[in-house]
Amino acid sequence: MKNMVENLSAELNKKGIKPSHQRIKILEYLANNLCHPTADKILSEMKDELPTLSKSTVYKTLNTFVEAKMLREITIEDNEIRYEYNLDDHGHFKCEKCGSIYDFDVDFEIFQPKELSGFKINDKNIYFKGVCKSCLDEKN
Amino acid sequence: MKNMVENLSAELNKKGIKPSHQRIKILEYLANNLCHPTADKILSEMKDELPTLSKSTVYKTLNTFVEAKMLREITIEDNEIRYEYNLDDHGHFKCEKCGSIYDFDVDFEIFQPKELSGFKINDKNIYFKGVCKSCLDEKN
DNA sequence: GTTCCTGCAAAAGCTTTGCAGAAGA
DNA sequence: TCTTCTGCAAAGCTTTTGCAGGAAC
Repeated sequence: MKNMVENLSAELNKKGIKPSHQRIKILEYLANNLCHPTADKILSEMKDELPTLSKSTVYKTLNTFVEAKMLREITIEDNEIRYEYNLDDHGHFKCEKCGSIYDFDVDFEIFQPKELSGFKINDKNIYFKGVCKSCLDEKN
Repeated sequence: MKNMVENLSAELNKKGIKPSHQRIKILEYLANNLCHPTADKILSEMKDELPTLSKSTVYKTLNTFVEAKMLREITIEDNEIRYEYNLDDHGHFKCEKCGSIYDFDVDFEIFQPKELSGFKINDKNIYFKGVCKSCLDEKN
């Protein structure tokens, strides 16, 4: 765990971001859990470790990381931004019942839409919505 | 144009939605323009024709249409919902420079992610971000 | 006459901003 | 000491809600 913190610290330094206690803890949380939390979720998850952590620090920290391309913003619903540490190409599935987010592999290379020839593409996103297997099973 | 209104009126009746003046005008606007406006954009576009139209009516109307599956909600940015009349499968490209939305064809059938086997998929979305051709050309 | 719609104003929810004090180098 | 970060409170935005008046059948 010590190594983890040092790695994250080094990663932050490399990007020119001061590795404060809060920043390391938030990044550590995202790197360890590989989940897709909202800012609010992160805040409540860290209350035990960082009791004085504030919502504005969480938002500022997340925005800093996104700008530095260390995190990815996920927009599925308009009323919540989710964040994830996994920068590899992949899609997301959101269960409309339980709210869980699932990752799935996507080969974005197959998309070369003729309508977008000559466009500069910076970011590709794909998300599905529906009901996940465990919610479907539960219903029976 | 008379026919258009009658068609839309009939379409609304079929869905059990009372074809009020405002509803017809808003649906007509979306059907004629095949664009991807926000609620605010719709409001300002219609100010000439419907000077007393209110923001809450626009939102309620759009939500009614989405529930009736006559419109599709597009979530690309977390701080704005866009709406479109085109229900066929397709992807969206948003230009980070000028804000324009472009459609492109997508064959969603090719997506059968193994991670989602046993899931019920209700909705598939794909969007790219970048800089469109006309903004790129302009820069030169 | 009844029902449902519209539009104003207020509320709600998430995110951003301003600023004073604190922490760190 | 100087810079930068944190956290509180307030502000900003989009969207939703409550409700009284109004339109339509």
